[in-house]
Amino acid sequence: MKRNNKLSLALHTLGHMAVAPDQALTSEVIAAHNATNPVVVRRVLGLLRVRGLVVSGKGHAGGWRLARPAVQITVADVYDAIGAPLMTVEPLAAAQGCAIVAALHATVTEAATEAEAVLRRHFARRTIADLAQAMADGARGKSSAQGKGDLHFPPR
Amino acid sequence: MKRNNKLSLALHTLGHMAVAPDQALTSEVIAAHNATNPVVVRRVLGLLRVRGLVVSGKGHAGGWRLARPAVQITVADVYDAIGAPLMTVEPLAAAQGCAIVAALHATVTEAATEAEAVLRRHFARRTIADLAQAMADGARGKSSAQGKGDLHFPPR
DNA sequence: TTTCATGTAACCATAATAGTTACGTGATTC
DNA sequence: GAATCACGTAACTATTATGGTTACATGAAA
Repeated sequence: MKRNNKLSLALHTLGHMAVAPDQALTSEVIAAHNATNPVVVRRVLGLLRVRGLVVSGKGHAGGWRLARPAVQITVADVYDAIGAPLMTVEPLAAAQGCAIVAALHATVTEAATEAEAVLRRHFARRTIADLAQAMADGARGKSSAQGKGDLHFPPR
Repeated sequence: MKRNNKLSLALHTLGHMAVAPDQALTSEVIAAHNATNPVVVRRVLGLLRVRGLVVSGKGHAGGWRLARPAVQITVADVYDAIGAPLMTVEPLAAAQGCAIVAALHATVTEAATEAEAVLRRHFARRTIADLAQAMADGARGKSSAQGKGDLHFPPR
């Protein structure tokens, strides 16, 4: 996972968990499936754990699994847990007293705020179960799965 | 300008140009006003020039100025010229044949596409003249300008 | 012809992100 | 209860995107 996103790793993994909710997945397996490192997986899933989306267990039957039914976990939940809003404008503190900068900031903030809202609204309507469903559908039909290992959000 | 955005530099500068359209601004002056380097200014404004938003001149009376009236330049024009869309999801090429990744990608792309559209719609409604107007307004009233030198879009 | 300002290439600095190594802790199995 | 397994976390390294800097060529005006 080079220059990619925690969000895609998280959603991808939760999607797989939803397919087989009873089976715990180890960081190592997940990492291999995502061409990344177990520690990175733990870091990302750790963010989901504190939000109560997944649970982890140590020892022999250890690993990660969903904390509740996939239907009850929305993409927005995951998005929020990751905590890396795609669309926020944070003004830096140091004032400069330039009215243009203020106007500029107002305009951009307003636009970004609404765009972010639209994004979250979409995400709130999708659950992890929907992703798993797509997997089932794909397995049946011709499977238009030409996806790749990661999604890529623009460099910030 | 550390860890900031070309967009804010561009909009800020065009805003000032709109206030005094007949006066050419040199890269050096602009850079000083933005706590950055003249070369950086040229790089950014160069993007606007190829889109016909500004013109530049060499020599003694040289510098940068708007290529057309500020009312005819929207924030969206600038946003497009900068070419760093805030909201795009580009799938990496390497397929992995995982249906979940495909579903994931579809969901995120759909959401991001609409959010981006909302963003551009906002930007298309604002012109550089509006920013300059804010400056005029600010000069009169108490000027709620507490802005700062730059805006900051999230790290990508 | 001198000076000023852009145009551009090339390189350096910084910071954000991911990848790695290492080791501690608790749970399970033998 | 000893061995093993898997997470939890700290600390460090690697990579990469972005800006900053230097240097110099080009062209326009005084």
